[in-house]
Amino acid sequence: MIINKNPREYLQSYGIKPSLQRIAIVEYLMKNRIHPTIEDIYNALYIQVPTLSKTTVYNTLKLFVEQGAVLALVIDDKNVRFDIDTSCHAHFQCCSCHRIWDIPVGNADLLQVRQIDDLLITESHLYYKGYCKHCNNKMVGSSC
Amino acid sequence: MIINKNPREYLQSYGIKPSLQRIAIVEYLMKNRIHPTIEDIYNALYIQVPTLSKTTVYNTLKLFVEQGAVLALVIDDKNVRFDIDTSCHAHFQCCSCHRIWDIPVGNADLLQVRQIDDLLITESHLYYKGYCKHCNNKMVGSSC
DNA sequence: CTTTGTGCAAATTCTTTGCACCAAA
DNA sequence: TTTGGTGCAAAGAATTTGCACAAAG
Repeated sequence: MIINKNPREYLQSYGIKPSLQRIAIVEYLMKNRIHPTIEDIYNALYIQVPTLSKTTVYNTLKLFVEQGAVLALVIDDKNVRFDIDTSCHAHFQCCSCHRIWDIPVGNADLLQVRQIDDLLITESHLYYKGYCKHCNNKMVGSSC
Repeated sequence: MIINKNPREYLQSYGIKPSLQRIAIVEYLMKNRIHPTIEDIYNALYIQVPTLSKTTVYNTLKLFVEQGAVLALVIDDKNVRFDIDTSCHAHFQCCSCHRIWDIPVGNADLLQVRQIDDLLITESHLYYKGYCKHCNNKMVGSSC
């Protein structure tokens, strides 16, 4: 389970040198499975790593995504979200509170990496939008 | 077939008043099935509608999406794309040239609007990333 | 008239870039 | 030393906002 892995080892298994900042970011992603934005990560960490800069958070997440250690979720048009769980699953985003949940995928036919016509597929993404229980009850109107 | 519909009637069927600008934009979306960005639409139309402003293109697309006349595709982190075909289908984006294709969806189980646990789903999106034939041959390196 | 739509300019937000400094091999 | 990592400030790009004017009923 990713959650139990050692941040340093996790980085090294993806060929990423474990600096202080990188370890802090991976650790944060492992412990906070909320699909955070760059902003979320920065805000959470600059207290314990006071010199941390947003540029470093950007650089680091870009590196992680390139190396396959983290998944970039492009779901809403405001912010990219990040997920350290790279296994096959879908996502749900609430249009009202904008939180994202993991959704297990039973029949994963549609998500297989494969060839369609002339297209070489390297990534598949399935996501849902709607209203979570909390927001659906209060029904704060908001278009997706 | 959407493509053959009259732009004015199409707008009215979604309760949208057909101004000159709105008609021009719908017409463009019907005739150019390339999943254009705001920029694409603006660049294509300001020649024939010289007073057109980008703000109007933003306003108009926002209205269309709210009224369900157009689909907003959030696939890459750079630009939102728009699709006048709101029927059930998936999308493929080439990581190199960034063009988007429609992909027919056979088994659409995963895309049904339904209830998962406490979540009320109102939209489903399935998209693939990879390389199109043209870019795969030239293999211009580029991470998604 | 009154309401709705349009468009300019400015502001805001998110992300990237250039460059200097720091740290590890 | 040399290379790679970090962080500040500035730049860039996409989108939104405020407000005045125009158009339609």
